Amino acid sequence: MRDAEQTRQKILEVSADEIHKNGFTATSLSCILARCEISKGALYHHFANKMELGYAVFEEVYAPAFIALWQPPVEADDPIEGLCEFFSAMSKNISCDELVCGCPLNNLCQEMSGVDEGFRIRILAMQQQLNLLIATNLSRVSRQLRPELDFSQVAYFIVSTFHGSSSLSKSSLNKELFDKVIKELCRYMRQLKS
Amino acid sequence: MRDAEQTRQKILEVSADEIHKNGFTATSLSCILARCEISKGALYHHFANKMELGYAVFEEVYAPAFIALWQPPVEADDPIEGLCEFFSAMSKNISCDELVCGCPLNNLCQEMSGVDEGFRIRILAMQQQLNLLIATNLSRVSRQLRPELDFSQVAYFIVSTFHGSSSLSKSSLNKELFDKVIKELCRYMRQLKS
DNA sequence: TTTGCAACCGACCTATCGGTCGGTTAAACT
DNA sequence: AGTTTAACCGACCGATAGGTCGGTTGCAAA
Repeated sequence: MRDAEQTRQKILEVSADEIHKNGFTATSLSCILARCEISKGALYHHFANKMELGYAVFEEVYAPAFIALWQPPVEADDPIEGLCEFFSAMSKNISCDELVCGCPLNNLCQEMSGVDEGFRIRILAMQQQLNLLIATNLSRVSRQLRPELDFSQVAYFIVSTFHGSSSLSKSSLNKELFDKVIKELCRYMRQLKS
Repeated sequence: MRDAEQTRQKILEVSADEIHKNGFTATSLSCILARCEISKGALYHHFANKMELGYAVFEEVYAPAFIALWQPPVEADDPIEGLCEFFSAMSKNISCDELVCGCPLNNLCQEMSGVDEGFRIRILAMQQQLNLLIATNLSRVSRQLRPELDFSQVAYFIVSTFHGSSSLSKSSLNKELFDKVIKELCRYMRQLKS
């Protein structure tokens, strides 16, 4: 019955969900404890404080999930089409409830970058890793693309637009505006081909 | 010495600044009171509660400033060039400290849309007003633009990208990534011309 | 069987939050 | 001058937050 690692994973999983829904600051430890059915002592046995719990959630839950999400479309034979299908599928399949929660990376970037240096550094590293992933795979098929393109610039642009559209959806409570931006994003990306 | 309207304006001004820097929830009334050099009684004489203060800040400070900021470039003879110059000037002139604070509208959208319906409605109305402003002025010069464009879609796309790049800057603490996205955004916008 | 320690418990602490309310002050009106 | 009331004061309140710590429990090694 007493499995330390299992307890730790449960805490991470529940915390990730709560932070995704409420943000880091608004997520209360007592709520996490209730959902995990553990005591405060158990949580503080595994994590030094709330901030360290947040870092662990970022590194062990959000970061791997984020890469696992973006890597397949970007590493497809045609990364442009891969991303278009990726975004379109998201727009089609995601529920409104999920959409309104936004992207965990973007949420934390907005909320925590200016407040805590530890979060800021981790978020920035993730942004750069994603940028490199996209830019590298664009340059892989550079023969098919317009000659004047700056791939890193294009990569940051794509991710910015996606995050901006996630943000936009939070106020509209429906997919309509998200769909519009995604459609235009796909049009933009296909135009990158000469 | 006793000027109710002046007190009210001072509260709004200081609150707008604090909310811009810290977000709505993280902004404490005691901090506002200290900066205004007033008592808690004074604040609650002018505003029913913190939420009503937030609404007033949005309606009386953020919304007018937002329109005053976007209207001139969009209503220029050439709205595409107007927006390009608008973004480029912002990228050139804004300080890192300001940049890191982000756009008040986008900040509140992220933080409050899912938490409070009153905020959500006001934010959505602002987004739609801005969208209409941009889309209308694009259609004004539609002769110069590609025929297949959906102006509302393009408008939401532009604003999403701008907000996404503001978010991105929060983690990088410098203008570099913001500059990159803005450059690509200008390239995109000029491509709207056939 | 005993011992040691990781794992876990939960009462308690301090700080801070938004909000209340009885009282005071200043200025305008009669 | 007296009265009324908007404007303002600040001590106080309950709720909740993150965090602490002495104690208990269960399992594994000696």
